[in-house]
Amino acid sequence: MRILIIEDNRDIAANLGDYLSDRDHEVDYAFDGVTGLRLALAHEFDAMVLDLQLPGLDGFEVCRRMREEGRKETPVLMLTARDQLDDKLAGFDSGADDYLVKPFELREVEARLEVLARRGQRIAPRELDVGDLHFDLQTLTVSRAGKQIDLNPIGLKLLEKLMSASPAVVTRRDLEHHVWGEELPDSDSLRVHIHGLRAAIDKPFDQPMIRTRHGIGYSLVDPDDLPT
Amino acid sequence: MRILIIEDNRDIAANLGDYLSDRDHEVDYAFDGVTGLRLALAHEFDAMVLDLQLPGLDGFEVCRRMREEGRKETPVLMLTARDQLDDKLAGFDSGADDYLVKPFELREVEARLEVLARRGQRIAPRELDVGDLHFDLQTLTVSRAGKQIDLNPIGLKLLEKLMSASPAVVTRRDLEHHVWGEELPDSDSLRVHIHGLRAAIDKPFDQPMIRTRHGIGYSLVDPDDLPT
DNA sequence: GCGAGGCGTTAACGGACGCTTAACCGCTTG
DNA sequence: CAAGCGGTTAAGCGTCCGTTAACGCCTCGC
Repeated sequence: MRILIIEDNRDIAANLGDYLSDRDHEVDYAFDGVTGLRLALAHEFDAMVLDLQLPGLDGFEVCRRMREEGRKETPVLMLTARDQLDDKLAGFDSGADDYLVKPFELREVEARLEVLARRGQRIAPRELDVGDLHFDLQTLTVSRAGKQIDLNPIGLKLLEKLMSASPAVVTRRDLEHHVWGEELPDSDSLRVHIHGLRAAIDKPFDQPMIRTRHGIGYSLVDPDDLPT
Repeated sequence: MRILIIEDNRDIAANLGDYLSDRDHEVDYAFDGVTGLRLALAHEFDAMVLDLQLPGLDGFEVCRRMREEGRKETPVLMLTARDQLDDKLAGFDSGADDYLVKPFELREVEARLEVLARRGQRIAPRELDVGDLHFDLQTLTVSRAGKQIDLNPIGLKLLEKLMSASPAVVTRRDLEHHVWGEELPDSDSLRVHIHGLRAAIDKPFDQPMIRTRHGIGYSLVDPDDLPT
């Protein structure tokens, strides 16, 4: 599942986010209301966790405006220390789908998120496109110029990161973290996997898309941009 | 809204029911699990309130059987004195949509029921089709290219998950969770059952539909798509 | 009650695949 | 030009997967 956490307390956000990441969910963060609202509107999530006490824009407002702006499907789980009935009613009134009082159990949060997402029925086919390169995240299928490409799990993860960041540069550390998490391999495997990725994506075609930024990392660019 | 209350404590049932009636909802009652299950299957409700401690059939069982019998869209709010995490997880696992611990506030129950009913519009498909493969969820009948296929209970569950997700990839964990719930078997039975499923669905035919994604999971695809 | 058969689980094994590591060489950079 | 960085390749290893078979449980009919 793809989950957005809007929570200004970074410890709580990290704690919850780490747990959900371990459980194979994809987690995005926002630490204030304005950023959270922007992310919620810009992307499709399977579910959101929303704190009430936020700097700038409080949780009620974030939820209400999000619904007003048309994002009516994404399930919202409000997670807050405020346990008064009026707060709960206000939460549901602003468009929340569930309301959980801190302190909370990580497993309960996950269970509720899964139930919400189950109802959410988001079929939005998530896919990434850069130039003639196409990545379907549902079927984990990659193709370039209509030609199908087979990739390993690690190749898929690398490509996902590079494409979603494109055309920005991604540091080696970010790439490694996205693939292996906290526990990196002893030796520098990344080079080998980038090589494999290039062999699949660039070698069979005329123009390479993966560029090396010496001493920094890699970037994936559409060769038709920046014709220079 | 039309609401079913399954609760053996008549005081609580009456209290909650009266409140909801005053708020212009139509309320039906059951005071034991068997009656509750029968009512839930016989009629369409906008939402249900379900106690866990019931004579005859407990709340988990009522919910689980109701889902098994095809009533997958009616939202269920579990309302119980049991506040342990394991009870909550068991509740969600049996198919509940919300879980509230007694003592409860009447207004919160109503708010949650309204939210659930708002989301309740999910269309539960009565049959699944992928390519020439057909799965009738009512009769639990499977056929491919008009030819009938016999499957075990586990085979049916695997196929249901794969077909409803098709053409997306389903991770091993999701498949296992869909078949066995929280308590997975000690050893990796999934491989054996996938093998059995292939023997029934793929082997007698020309084109295989079940694909292995090494290190990830499985996917079921229509071979006539992506002819590549 | 008893046996037969269907079903699910577990174990074992061979094979395929993917990941890591090391070594070597070319290239960029200061 | 030297040092570090990155590209390339191949070998070794572990893990994942497919397949088969044996075992125990449960149900059902006799």
